[in-house]
Amino acid sequence: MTSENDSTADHQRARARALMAATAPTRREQILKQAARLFAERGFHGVGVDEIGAAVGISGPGLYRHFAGKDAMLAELLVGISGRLLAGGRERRAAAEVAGGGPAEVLGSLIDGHIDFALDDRALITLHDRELGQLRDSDRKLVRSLQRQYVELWVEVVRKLHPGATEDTTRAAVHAVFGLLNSTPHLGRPGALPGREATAALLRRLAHGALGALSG
Amino acid sequence: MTSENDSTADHQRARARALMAATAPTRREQILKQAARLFAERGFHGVGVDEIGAAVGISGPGLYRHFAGKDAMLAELLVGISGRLLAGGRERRAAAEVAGGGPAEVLGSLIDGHIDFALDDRALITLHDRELGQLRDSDRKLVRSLQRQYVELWVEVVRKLHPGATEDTTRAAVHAVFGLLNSTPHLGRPGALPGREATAALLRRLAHGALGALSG
DNA sequence: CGGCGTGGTTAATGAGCGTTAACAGATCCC
DNA sequence: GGGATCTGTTAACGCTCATTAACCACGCCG
Repeated sequence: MTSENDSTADHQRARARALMAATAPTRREQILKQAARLFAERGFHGVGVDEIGAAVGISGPGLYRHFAGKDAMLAELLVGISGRLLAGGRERRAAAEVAGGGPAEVLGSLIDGHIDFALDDRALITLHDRELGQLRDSDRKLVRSLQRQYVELWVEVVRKLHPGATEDTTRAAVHAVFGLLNSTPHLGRPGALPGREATAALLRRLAHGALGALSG
Repeated sequence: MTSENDSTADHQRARARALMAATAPTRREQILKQAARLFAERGFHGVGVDEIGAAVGISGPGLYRHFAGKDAMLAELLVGISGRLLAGGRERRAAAEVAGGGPAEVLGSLIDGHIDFALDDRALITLHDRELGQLRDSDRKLVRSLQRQYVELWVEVVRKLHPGATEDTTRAAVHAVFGLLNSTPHLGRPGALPGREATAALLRRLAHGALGALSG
């Protein structure tokens, strides 16, 4: 709660390791992963620190050697998601543009990227807008800012394709499409779905269909 | 937690009053309304009973004259939403059918009904899939059952319109459209939106566009 | 060898909070 | 008038749970 974060050392180590061949994950990474899963399953307040500890084989207060507190774990998770979403979106836009793509291609790439994220990180998607309120003011502001930039990235692209729609209307439509794409956590646990690729294809079509109706 | 519910008497009274001209709301209704708002704002665990009491002008434990406990309030809210959604959906299907409408008309009416609900009861929409996990097993099962029936209602109709799609695919698409329609809580508080009717029209078009892409 | 940073442990602390107890003012009705 | 019923109140209880204290083992490095 008080100090900045005791995470810097571990961060550097983890980053260094990421450059080499795949290694066993850091304690810190294990904790974050398990915390994300548990928070998504039963809510931030619904899971105790002892449980998180048990999930990684240490018990209770041992977590405080890695995080300043329970809040810090949630904060790092949410900031991480929002940041990766935004960074991924920017990369995809840039890549599509240097490849000579127009707004349609950029939008297609944004949709694909968001779908990948939604399918690979269901737990984080769930947390994303479920537990935002539990963050400290400063963290919440940061996350909100990252989210807003991500939304605006989409809005800019969609507006080029549908200049007829108001900016507010476009923004509402983008939010609605996020809601559509983020619906994956509501689909029965393992796979009432045909398979990952089929689900991705379905979501892709639905999203394009929805946005296509903007100026229809 | 122990007794069935001390709600029956109040329920009957409230139902009787509902048949007359509009009267001031029951204490019970006031409490439910405020609890819904607070739970949606800060989460079930994030709000204390004293707060709920204060929101209706009584303080803390006074609530226990109207509800068996905090859990009971949430349970009644969630069961109520799911039930009203399902009942509304069935009514609309029946009405559209007796009016001679085909699947397209029924679906249109289902969409309109869901949009009304999403715009009128944002708080309940939020609670709907945020706090399901906090319910007692029996209540959770009941809510899940009502939700499932509502989903199946949609699935049946959509399948008639798009017989080419798998049942699982259709179900996933329906969930996705719910995600789209339920996105209203994410749109800035008062009205970054043009207005209620414009928002409804937008959501209607997006939903039809998404589902239209199912067999496109 | 010897100290020190790292990553654990268990026990204690302390706050928050749902719930219950005990009590009291209306209102209604016989 | 006087119990019964409703609807409140404040005070106390008890439990959960995040956090901190105090202590310890190991690995590294000079």
